[in-house]
Amino acid sequence: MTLIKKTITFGEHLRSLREQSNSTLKAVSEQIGIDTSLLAKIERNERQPTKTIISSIANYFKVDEKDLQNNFLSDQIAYKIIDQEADLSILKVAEEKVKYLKTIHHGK
Amino acid sequence: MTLIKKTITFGEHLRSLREQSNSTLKAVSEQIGIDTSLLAKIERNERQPTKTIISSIANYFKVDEKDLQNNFLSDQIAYKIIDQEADLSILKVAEEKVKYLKTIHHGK
DNA sequence: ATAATTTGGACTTTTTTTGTCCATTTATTG
DNA sequence: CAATAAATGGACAAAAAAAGTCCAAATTAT
Repeated sequence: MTLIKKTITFGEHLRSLREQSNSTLKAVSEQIGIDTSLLAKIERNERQPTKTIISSIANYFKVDEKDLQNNFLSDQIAYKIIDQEADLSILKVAEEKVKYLKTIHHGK
Repeated sequence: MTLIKKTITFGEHLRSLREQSNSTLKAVSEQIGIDTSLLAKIERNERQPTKTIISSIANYFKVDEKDLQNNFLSDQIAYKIIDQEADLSILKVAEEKVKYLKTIHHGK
């Protein structure tokens, strides 16, 4: 039985991946081609990774890229709700809008 | 029985408010203190209103400000999901994250 | 047909965010 | 413990993104 650490935010997840692979920030950031400090900040959710950074990370750790992109996206949504102090019910509304926009989508 | 127009996106809602009040873009934008063209773009969802613009709008049309802010927020979320081509299931994930972040929230 | 209203695009300005550098702190290990 | 490695944090510069303006063209209403 392996020890599974609960990793909720994108940064936490990323750090967990790195720790599981026993790599240092320096090692990973060099491979990925970004500054060590930047990677550290991403792990602490102080900077948002670009799409290409997420892609490189997925590559490096051999995890599914789309999953990682989605993980990050849900982070962004969560943070937005929190700092707007909005009710969770707006997620339902957002869902309706997505459906609506997907059907209409073209002109009025 | 009053005619209710379905107004899904923030811009559509805004336009509907304005039409119901029989005001022109010029009239409203002047009151609110922004360029006519900018207001037009906001109604067409080509520009994102700032918090203060939303506030002014709510004021002008005498609608609940928080509601309007939330309406806009759900728009943003919807658009994000659409352009990332993400599955709606990530909304559930986002919800979990909000809950998680709200409980933890302070340090590790 | 004229006037009023709205749209659209090109452009500038402002704001936001990323990313870097480097000094300090914290953890590791020989 | 001392020395080395790793991680953090802040200040700043660079880049990217978004807002907002101006004005001409198109559309709609009178």
